[in-house]
Formats: sequence, C-alpha cells, structure tokens
Amino acid sequence: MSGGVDSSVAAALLAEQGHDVIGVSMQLYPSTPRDPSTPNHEASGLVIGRSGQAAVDPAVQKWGTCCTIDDLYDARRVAATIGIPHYIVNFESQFGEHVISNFVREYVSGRTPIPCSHCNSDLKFAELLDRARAYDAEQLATGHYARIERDDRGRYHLYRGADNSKDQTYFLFSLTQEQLARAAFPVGHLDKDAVREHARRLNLHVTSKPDSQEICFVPDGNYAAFVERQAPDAARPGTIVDHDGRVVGTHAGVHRFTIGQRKGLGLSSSEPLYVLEIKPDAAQVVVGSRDALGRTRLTASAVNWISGEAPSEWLRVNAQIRHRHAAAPAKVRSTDGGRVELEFDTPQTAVTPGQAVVFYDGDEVLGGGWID
RNA sequence: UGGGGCGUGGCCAAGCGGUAAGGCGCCGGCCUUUGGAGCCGGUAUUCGAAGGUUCGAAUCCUUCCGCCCCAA
Repeated sequence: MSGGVDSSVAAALLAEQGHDVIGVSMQLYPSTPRDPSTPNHEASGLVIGRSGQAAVDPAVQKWGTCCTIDDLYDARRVAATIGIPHYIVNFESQFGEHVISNFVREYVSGRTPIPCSHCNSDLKFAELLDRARAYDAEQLATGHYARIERDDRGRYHLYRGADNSKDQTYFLFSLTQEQLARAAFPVGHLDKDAVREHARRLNLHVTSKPDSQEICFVPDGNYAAFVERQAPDAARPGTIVDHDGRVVGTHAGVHRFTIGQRKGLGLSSSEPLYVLEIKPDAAQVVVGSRDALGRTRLTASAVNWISGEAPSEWLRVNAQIRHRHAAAPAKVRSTDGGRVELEFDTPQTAVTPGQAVVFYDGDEVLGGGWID
C-alpha cells in the first residue's frame, strides 16, 4: 500500500470480496515525521541519507510524490478504514542498494535508467514478495494497471491494464512465471474513474489524491543534482559537438543528458537541437536536428520472456521503448546470452540506452529487456 | 583616423520600405508511476542614439556612439 488511490482500492476490493488481507507498505527512505512545530514545516517529507545508503542534502525539503511519510500515514488510515492490519516494512537499504545505486550508476555511464522498473523487479516482486511469504500470504496484490490470466496449461499471461491510458505493464516486463503466479492486480480490469468511484464508495479518504508522478526519491525533480550528490566524481565536464564533430559548446557532465533531450543544452541555433548520442568515455555529447533522432535497430540485454521461452525465429511484435510511447511494429529475435536484436518497421525517435524495450502482441506482454 | 563589416527581447538570430520570423532561456498549463519528447498559452509598441526623407522605416539618407576585421 503506497498510500495512493490504486493500491488502497486494490486492498479494499480484496477485503470486500472476503479475502484475508494484510496491508503492507514499504518504507524506502529514512523518514522524518511531520512536525508542525518545526519552522520549516515543509520538512514533512522523507530525508534520505542520514543512515548511509543514500546521502542526500537534508536541506532539500520537498520530497517525492509517493512513499513519503505522509503517504505511509495515508496507507495506515486506509487500512484502518478497511479494517485490515497494516505493516510498514523497512526497505531503506534494499532501495538504496537496488534502485538508487542503479539509478546513479546508469546516469554516470551515460545511460538513462528507469527506477520504477527496478523498484518493481528488485523490490516489490522480490523482497516484498518474500516478506509476504513470511506473513503467510498466498499472493501479493498491488495497484498496478495490468492484468494476469492463467491459461489451460497453467501458464500465466500478462496483459495491459483495461484502461490503456493508465497501463503500467511497461514497468512490469521483467516478471517471471513464478512471480506472476503469486501476484494479483485487483484494479487491472478497471479504468481510473472506476477506481476513484470505488474509493469514494468505500469511504477511503484518498479518493481525490492526485496520481503520483516523477521520480519519487529525487527532490525537486533535479535528478542531475541528486546524481552529483551521490557520485561527486560524475560532474566531469566535457564538450558538446555537432554531427560533424565540431565543438559547439561545453557541459558539466554526461549524467545531465539523455537521448532526445532538447532543453538545458545551453546552445543557440536557428532550429532546436537535440541530444543524439552520449559518449561517456570521451565525456562528449553529440547534438543535432530532430530528424536525426530516428533509429530503426536496437539490441537489448537481460531480456525476460514472460512465457519463459525465448522465440527461436524472428517474431513480429509491437515494441515500446518508453512509457507512453505508442508501441510500434517491429520484428525481434533472440541472440546470445539473454540478448535480443530488434528492428522497427519505421524509425522511432530517441531510442535510449538504459530504457526498456517491451514486446507486445496486442494487449499481451511478451517480454522485454534493457536497451544497450 | 586608408578600406570593409556589424549593432533587433537575457542569449543566438531572420527581416532590408508596408507596419517585429524562428531557436535558446524563462514563466504558466496539459500530458505522465522513469528520464526525455510533445502540445497550449505568456515573454520587444519596438529594432545602438539623434535628426531627416516618406502616406508609411528595423529597413533609405545624415550625424554621433560602441564593437570587429583587413591593410599600413
């Protein structure tokens, strides 16, 4: 239970259906409870880092949009409303170890990470699932907009949420048969309006709580500053060059850029310039016009096939390369070592190393991997 | 003190007689469980300054101011 509407309704619906439900929330950062007497009353967020893993400037007071101490209070209050027990599990060290360290490492190496995916695969459906077992829970339910179905042969299939506009399967591509067998997504067959309607009907006080967004652990959305705090050596200045290698500017570190980025380049030209390529070894950022951003081919690593079996031949799929990207027709085939090569029918804008490529057949998620 | 060029919003910059493009940046908003992108709206009564020509000038003329380049 994150304290948001979706997981709250998920828990409430299961309880209403008569299941024996235990509410569990993950505490991801050391927390500082809201204290009205504190002059800086905005310091109601969580402070990462006092205890080691993620040292963050405590002066930054506005924290993320999920998993803050206030969200934990919301979760607790919802659990009370539903009438279920509620536990908070401390995952600070795991979160720092899996999610934050990966986040920092990726940016420093010129790639663009997806912390949400790692949070799902390395925490929720790993550590939290284990913890659920300790509570004697048969299944782990979350508020994800995704659907799981089991076929005649006992195989699990993952589908986009019924509300395609809220679908979250892009962040769930790494789930395995074992994980799917123990997972449940009670709101996956609902659309957002229906979920809020349930929340209202069930008198959950989070009914009108805004949807979460942006990276939950980065204050102010200033992830570059966050990375620099975590890895001071990352701020290695370099040059910005154009397609022909001419130096057109300088920058304060490759971690500040991602493929397709337009803002923050600090350059002037007659047309918008976009980041085309990042060369971490040379500390170089290549920029150019938008039409140079299209790419047809990509390879990916650490590929997961949800069925458990990688296809042996070229397979037609719709491939999605970022959240909110309209999956585009492509063919994909396995190569060595859990890797894959993929070719789009038409060029896609800003294929970005570190992001995930997820394969779909209609609404079904076939699998996905990390773009090289 | 011979020759040439340039001064347009915070920055880059188009326009070269008909009533201030565009980009960057910035400010709002939309979108969004990653980043980026995208979309909508806002951001110069004014074109180094002062005169003049004209129905009308950033655009033509004059002078001045400030930069830059090439020759000696």
